[in-house]
Amino acid sequence: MNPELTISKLAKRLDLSAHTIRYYERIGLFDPVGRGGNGHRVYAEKDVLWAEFLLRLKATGMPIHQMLRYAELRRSGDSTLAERRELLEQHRRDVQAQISQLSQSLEVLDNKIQIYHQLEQKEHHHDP
Amino acid sequence: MNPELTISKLAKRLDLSAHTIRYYERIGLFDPVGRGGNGHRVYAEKDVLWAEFLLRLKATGMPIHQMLRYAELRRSGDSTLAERRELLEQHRRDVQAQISQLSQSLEVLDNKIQIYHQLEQKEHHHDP
DNA sequence: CATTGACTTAGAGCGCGCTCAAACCTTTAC
DNA sequence: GTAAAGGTTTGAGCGCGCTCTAAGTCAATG
Repeated sequence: MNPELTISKLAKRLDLSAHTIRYYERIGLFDPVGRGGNGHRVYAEKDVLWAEFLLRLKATGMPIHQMLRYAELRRSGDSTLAERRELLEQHRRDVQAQISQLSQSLEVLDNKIQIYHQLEQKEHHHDP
Repeated sequence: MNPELTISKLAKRLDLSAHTIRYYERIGLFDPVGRGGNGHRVYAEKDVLWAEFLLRLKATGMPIHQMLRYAELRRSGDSTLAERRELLEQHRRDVQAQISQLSQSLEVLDNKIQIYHQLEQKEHHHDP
């Protein structure tokens, strides 16, 4: 019923290793998390949501030092709302640019692949 | 009139350092290139085109070992046409997947940014 | 004829983002 | 009571993709 997770459960859910989760906590990306009586980390749903958002940033190419900046602003409370928004807006522009660039490259790839198809046709006619 | 380039001209044109160009040649990505009487590298237009295509692959996230595989296939001649095409087709699918993933993330970012705008509105009403 | 500047090589060093090793502690199962 | 399964810490190591250093060659310039 309660949604608390061990580190290995979280690892499975986020699809990364427990090592990496501890590493992210060490460098200040994930907040220090609750501990059970045995000293083991206990993750609540809010931790999962925060982690998932960070991983979304990572997946879109944000470098760790910038995620770290965002995490620090968040820890500083509501006075940093505008700054956090601006950071995300800048990142939004970066992601847009990535998409444009990839779309262009997709066209280049398609052209190249077409050329290969043509070359392969010619190859097949070599010996009469 | 003739379009031959020194390494520093090529570096400017490709927007990378001469160091990096030599590095790419060393690891087998760029073909060993012509040399002037003084032993300096001399780049012809075909070298530029090949480099630009490789950089396109790099820009779309292809790791160096795979670019290297492609480069080796190319050096092996026409018998590798199909294999090269398949490599590019696989990469095309990867790029498509990247675009989809980024587009999704863009929506998530937009939601988050909207939420920040709302929170900032509320913040501004705090003191009456 | 010495200096400047652009090139050459081999190889060392570096920043990023993990990834793993070692030593140790708990809880559960037999 | 002991072994296995899972967690803890600190700190070292690693793969990638460059990036830079050192020492040297060569060509043109003052």
